[in-house]
Amino acid sequence: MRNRIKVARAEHNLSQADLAERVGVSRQTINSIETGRYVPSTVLALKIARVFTKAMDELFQLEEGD
Amino acid sequence: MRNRIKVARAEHNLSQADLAERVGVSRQTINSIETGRYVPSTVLALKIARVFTKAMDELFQLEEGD
DNA sequence: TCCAAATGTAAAGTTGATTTTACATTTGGA
DNA sequence: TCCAAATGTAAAATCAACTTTACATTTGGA
Repeated sequence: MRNRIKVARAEHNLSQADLAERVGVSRQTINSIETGRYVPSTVLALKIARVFTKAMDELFQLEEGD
Repeated sequence: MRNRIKVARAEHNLSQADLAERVGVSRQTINSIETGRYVPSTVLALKIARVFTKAMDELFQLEEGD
C-alpha cells in the first residue's frame, strides 16, 4: 500500500508533528506510515483524509501484491 | 466507524462467504466487520471497495467519537 | 557556520485486527 | 415442513498497528 501523505502534507505546509497532533496519534506513527514501515488503520486513514479534505482513495492506493 | 458492506453485498448479491473469498479473508472476518465487532484494516477496506467498485469513503464513514 | 526544527529509526510494550475451529440460530425455497 | 445455505458468535492464538522513550541525522534559515 502506498500513500501520498508526504505530498499532501507539503501542500498544506504541515510537519509530521502537526499532522500527528491533528489526527491524535504520535509523530512516530505518521513517520512510520510515510516511510512505509506500516499501514494506518482505517480510522486513522479516514482522519488523515479528512484533514486534507481528500477522498481516501486519493491518498491511499493498493499495489501489486496486496 | 460504520460501513455499508451489508447493503453493497445485497446489491451485488454476494454472501459473506463470497465476499470473504474475493478479498482473501475468512467469512468470520466479514461477519465481524458487518456486525461492528471490529474495523477492517485499510488494505482490506480498499479491497472490499474494489470488489464493489466504490470509493472507500462511500463504504466506510467515521462517526462522532472516532 | 550554527542552531533549532524536522525527520528517521529502534526497542519494548499494549491493543486491536484477523484466523481457525466450532457450534447455534435464522432464513428461503422445494 | 424440512433441509441447506447463510448468518451470528465465541475462544484462543497470531500478527500488525500504535505508544512511549530515546537518540541520531538532516535541513533550512539567521
